[in-house]
Amino acid sequence: MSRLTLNPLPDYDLSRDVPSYGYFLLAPNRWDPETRALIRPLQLEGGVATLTVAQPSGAGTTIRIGADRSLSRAEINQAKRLLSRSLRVDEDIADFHRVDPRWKRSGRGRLFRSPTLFEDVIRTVTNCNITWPGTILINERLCEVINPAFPTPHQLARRKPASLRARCKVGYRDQRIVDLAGMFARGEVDVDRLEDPATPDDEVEKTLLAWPGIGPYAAANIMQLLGRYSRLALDTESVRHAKVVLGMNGSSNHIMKRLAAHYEPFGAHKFRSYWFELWDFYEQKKGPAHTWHPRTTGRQFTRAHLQTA
DNA sequence: GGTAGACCTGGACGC
DNA sequence: GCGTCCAGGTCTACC
Repeated sequence: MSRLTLNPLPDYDLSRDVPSYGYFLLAPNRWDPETRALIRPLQLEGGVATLTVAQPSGAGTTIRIGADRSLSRAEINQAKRLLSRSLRVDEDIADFHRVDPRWKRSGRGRLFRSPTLFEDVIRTVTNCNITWPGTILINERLCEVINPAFPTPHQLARRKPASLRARCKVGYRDQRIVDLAGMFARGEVDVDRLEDPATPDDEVEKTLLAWPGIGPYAAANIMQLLGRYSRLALDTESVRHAKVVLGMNGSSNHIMKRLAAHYEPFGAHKFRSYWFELWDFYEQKKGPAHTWHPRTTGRQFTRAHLQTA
């Protein structure tokens, strides 16, 4: 058993900043509403280790992490690096609150993501043209069948598409997932360039749109996961939000254009302004996100549930 | 440049 | 319990 710590920015609140984006409900992440801890298996140099991440003394205090086995010094550093990315413990959100002060009081501004860009990309593909329970199932199967800590690029690149489809229920996304994994495994993706804030958003977007299975929605979503909030990841859920919360009407295409105009004033932060409106609606319907159980509330984000809740 | 249809699966619904 | 329909984003072919 190893223990490690992370020292986040003073306004960091694990109970608020982890349950902030749907991926916290996807395997192999497991959020425990009772203890308000994130349980997460990680692929480290020496193998898989399951880490329990909590902030026992409350917001702004040290994040304490327990591992289910002894970790080497190198593995401790690796785990800290991966978890820091996932939790966004170093992300300063003051500029977002200046642009959109509505979220200053709650402190919302950070969006939970994955330990690696690769995991975020594959998750995004499993979130396209599918209902939320389907996304949950695919991610569960990927972890059950291939790697309990989420498949690595090499592991997915080696899979036969038909096997991936049959065993992990990915459907027609099989070839796209294998192709994307191959790009990462062969080192064809310049992750540092994509994550470098100096790289222009237009350049990143152009790169992502050239990848298999990545269209406008997926590219915008991957961009927000990269910390680039200048694009809106608009889908059918956005149209529902526009109608129910913003009172817009008309065809989907018309509403999409109106949404783009509506969030334009938030500029480089527009995705967060949109997303926290949406998240606020979910919390009004289902209670605070930190209370959501992965197997009950966490599965209820379907059109039918949101319309009747 | 815009649009229609195929892709695959699980959930909802009707019987 | 079974069959049918629908939701969901990307890609390709076609106009």
